[in-house]
Amino acid sequence: MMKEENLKKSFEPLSELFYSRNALTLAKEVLGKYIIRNYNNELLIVRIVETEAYHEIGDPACHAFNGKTERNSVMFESPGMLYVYFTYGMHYCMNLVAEPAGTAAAVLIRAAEPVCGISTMKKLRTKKSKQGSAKTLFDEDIASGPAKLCQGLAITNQQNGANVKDFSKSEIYLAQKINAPKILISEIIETTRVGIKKGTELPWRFYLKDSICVSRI
DNA sequence: ACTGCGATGTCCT
DNA sequence: GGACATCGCAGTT
Repeated sequence: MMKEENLKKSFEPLSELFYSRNALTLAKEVLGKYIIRNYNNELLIVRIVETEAYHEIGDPACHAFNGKTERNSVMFESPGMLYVYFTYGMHYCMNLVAEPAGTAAAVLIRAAEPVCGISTMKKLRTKKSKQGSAKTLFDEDIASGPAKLCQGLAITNQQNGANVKDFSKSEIYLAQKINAPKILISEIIETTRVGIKKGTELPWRFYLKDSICVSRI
């Protein structure tokens, strides 16, 4: 397991300016960045490989398309906050709030590649219902979808409104690896969003071309 | 490989 | 009361 000391040498936080850009830019820039989750004093780390942008303007699939409600209010707050919502009666999905406060825009994290804490993430993903069915969960399927990602990182509505810019105190934050090679435009696939019924024509989904951890829908 | 569907709670009309 | 930014299982080709 990675020590906190070493972690701080290899990762660095991202500024408010990083998050305050428009959702489409943020959705691309966030590819290759890391989610670091402090879960019961263990660090769970994943590398983001797939995202989607949502915006209150011109996007009927956005939760804030019809204005502010109790559920979506975090989307209107400061960039770099976490918007977590509950859906289909059993799943959570997490978004990074983009753009300046007052504008509702967010980036859904759809898939990520496990980096650290793999056995714990697998337990979080499988400790459900039936024992006995010992179907093997492959590493690439730990977080190959937005609800899988939240389940693997133990993210629920308790993390709604968390500040992912807080590198030291928050139990979840985003970071970039120091000296990591920059993601090239040629490595990013831009395409239409999935799992929605409205706004399906907008090419607001992005993923890393060579990743085996993207959602397969 | 693909297709259909059940689970299940909260939001919003 | 319907919709829902999903997933995993069961059944079929």
